[in-house]
Amino acid sequence: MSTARGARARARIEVTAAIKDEARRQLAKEGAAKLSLRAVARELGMVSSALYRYFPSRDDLLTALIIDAYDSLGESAEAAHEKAADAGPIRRWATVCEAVRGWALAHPHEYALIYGSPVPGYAAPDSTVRAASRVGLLLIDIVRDAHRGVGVALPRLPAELKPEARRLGQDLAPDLPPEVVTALVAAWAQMFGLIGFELFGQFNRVVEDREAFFRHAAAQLGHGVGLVFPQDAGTGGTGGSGSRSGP
Amino acid sequence: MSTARGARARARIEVTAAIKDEARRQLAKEGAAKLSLRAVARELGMVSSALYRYFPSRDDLLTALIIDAYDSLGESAEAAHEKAADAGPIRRWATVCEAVRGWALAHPHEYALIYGSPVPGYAAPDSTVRAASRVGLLLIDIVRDAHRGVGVALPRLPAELKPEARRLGQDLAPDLPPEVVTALVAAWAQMFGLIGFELFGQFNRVVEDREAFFRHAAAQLGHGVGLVFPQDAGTGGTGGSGSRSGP
DNA sequence: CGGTTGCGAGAGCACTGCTCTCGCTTGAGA
DNA sequence: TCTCAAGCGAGAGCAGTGCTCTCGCAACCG
Repeated sequence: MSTARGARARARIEVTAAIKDEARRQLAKEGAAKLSLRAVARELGMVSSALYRYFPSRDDLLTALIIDAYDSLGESAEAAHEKAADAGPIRRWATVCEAVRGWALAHPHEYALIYGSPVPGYAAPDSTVRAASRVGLLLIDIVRDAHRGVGVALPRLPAELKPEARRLGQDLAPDLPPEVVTALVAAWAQMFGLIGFELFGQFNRVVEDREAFFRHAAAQLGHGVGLVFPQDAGTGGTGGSGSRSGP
Repeated sequence: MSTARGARARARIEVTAAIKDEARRQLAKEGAAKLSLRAVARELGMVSSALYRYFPSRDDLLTALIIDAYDSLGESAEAAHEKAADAGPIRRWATVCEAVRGWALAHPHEYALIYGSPVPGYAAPDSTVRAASRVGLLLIDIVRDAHRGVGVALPRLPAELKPEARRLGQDLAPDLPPEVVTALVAAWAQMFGLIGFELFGQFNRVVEDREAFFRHAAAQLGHGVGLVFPQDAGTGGTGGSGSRSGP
């Protein structure tokens, strides 16, 4: 149980939290590579060996921070989504995307921890899987609602992808057509590509107005999963009404 | 000059290369975080302090590896592109995307070095900028050809993005319409999102047939920048001819 | 040929993750 | 209520790290 049965158990919870808090502070200040167990212990007024009573290794501390980061991100996204609960799918889609980006900009090192290159030879333990999927599940819900409502229109899948798409559909959203789920997974990964490029400096000297750029790109991603603007509802198009330039 | 004026200069070049080679080997085996100057020196039969004659710090060694990695990736992409030089834009687009993915899978730690989270508080020096842009320039060329040939069709830009799109266009490809350049930059980032998710384990237990999935997603990215399949040429659509599901 | 410069070796500093042992304190069972 | 195992913090210590400094030797330039 998580309710402390005694002062000792309560203290353990508090110290564990204090360690994670201090670690998070150092993470935010210097990044994961410079996170030092000894420095955390020092700051907390304990000796480094005592810290090993709470986390068996540095990697375990990092794993705990990773799970917390996934949860924090998921909570941000869900909170933003709830605020826009009454809006249409496109608006909700954009809201969630922008919430994810906002969280990433506010917690760059934590974002790098979960969506950047994994630390040393780090293999995500199963315990992180559930926390990691919260944003994805949110996006699925939005698209599911759109599917139930105005409907979605997507290009046909190539034959070679059909088995995979069927499997994907069964695993993630059996009630959605395979091409929708496939497009959704792609859009999910692509959104983090946009955020990562912005956060990790790939957009330096390239994109200036990153907020506007992301808003537009996120909306396009929404189109890619079949979400349509209200005025487009029922036309079945995903675009193509814009400029057309010949040779 | 890069031509050695004496035995000393030649030796310096050779030792520098040997250090980078050994560092790359350790990078491939253990990842950037466990790359140790002392271990590199040990393996080369020198003492660690001698290594500082060639690289003033560990970060400088990493920077050299980063530049080399960008160059290696760019070369792979360009080589693949040349092999498909006679094909149409979509085929060439797909070829380049798959070459980038192939290089990433073959050199995961080097990929993580350049497109994963940047090391410590690492800020890419200007020297990396040129090497980093090779893949992007390749993609611009492909889209430029498509633009000169069969033409591209893209959705109109929202007003808020027009200044940024104009700026982007002037910087990257003044001969392309702003909406094309904007879509291209987005597709560029999104492609690396797909690759990163596959490489860093985000697709574990989600996507099984990653090759087919990536092929499809990359083709969709091509559509997103206005590339059309031969049979679609001239119709002006970017999709939307597939399934349509109502409530 | 002499002096400057580049280079390798070694010692050393401050730091890291981690282990082990030693006592003190706590809390649960007899 | 008393006892004794378990939990915990402190300290020392090990192997390893990035990096600095000094010292000689060798190579190169004028």
